[in-house]
Amino acid sequence: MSVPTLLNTVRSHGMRVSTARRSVLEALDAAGEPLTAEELAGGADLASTYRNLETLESIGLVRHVHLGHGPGRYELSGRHDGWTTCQLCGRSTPLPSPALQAIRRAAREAAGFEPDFTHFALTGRCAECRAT
Amino acid sequence: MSVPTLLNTVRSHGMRVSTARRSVLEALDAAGEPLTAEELAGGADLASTYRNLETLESIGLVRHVHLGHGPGRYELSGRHDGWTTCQLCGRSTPLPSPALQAIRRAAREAAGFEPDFTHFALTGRCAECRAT
DNA sequence: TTCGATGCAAATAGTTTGCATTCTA
DNA sequence: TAGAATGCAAACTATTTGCATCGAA
Repeated sequence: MSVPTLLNTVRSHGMRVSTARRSVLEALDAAGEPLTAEELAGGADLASTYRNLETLESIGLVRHVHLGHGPGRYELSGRHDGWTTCQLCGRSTPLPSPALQAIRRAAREAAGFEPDFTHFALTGRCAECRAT
Repeated sequence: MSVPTLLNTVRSHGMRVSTARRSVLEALDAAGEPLTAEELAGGADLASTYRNLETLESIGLVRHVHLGHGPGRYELSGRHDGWTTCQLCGRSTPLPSPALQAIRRAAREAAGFEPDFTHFALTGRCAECRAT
């Protein structure tokens, strides 16, 4: 979803396109990873930024992720299917779709549980850290 | 591990068995689920309770879990192999060992990742909520 | 009687809320 | 120009830290 399209969605919900709102969406669009409210504020007031993120989340454009300890992070919805965070090296990486399917399937079949790694990351030890 | 054994471990690390310390361990021993620092304080000072939980964690007797949003929760180490939290009904339940093995295996084989659901719960939709 | 543990107060991080002012549509 | 969005200040939740006092060994 391009920024202009995102802005149209904002308008279609009766919300206004303010400078702060636009800049949050542009920053999220440009980012390759989820960013904190502070990183997204970019000069704007933090409280307003949180309010903007909340309303953008309420209309489904944005979602927040918890990658581990520390502040919540925000990304455009649909950008990623899930996240993993290594508790040894601290790195967070998107979960490749095939891996996600396999884990989902196992959780569904073994526990009747449908995992969602878009909101809380899958925590553990990554391949590199397991090897060393 | 019984409470007297836990207290011996405390002593063996050169730490003292204070009333507050004993009562935290007794509360954790009696609990069937992870409790918050506030719930564990039981009249004692919150700051001291956090300090106690931290030192008990540092000698491996206690661990803290994040089941979802909200305060961290504490339990005796080794009590559970992992947790799931349903984002619809909010309930948290221990992950049965066989299910854990299956999910672990899938994550290892599909992503080379070794999950740990003792620190951050596996989040998603539980069997009951998926059905309705 | 010593040094670890406690309580109290204050600081900190992350996030939310109230309210007067500003700006988009 | 109406009402949504903003900035600023203050409140709030979860947790940590400093320091004088207390208590377990």
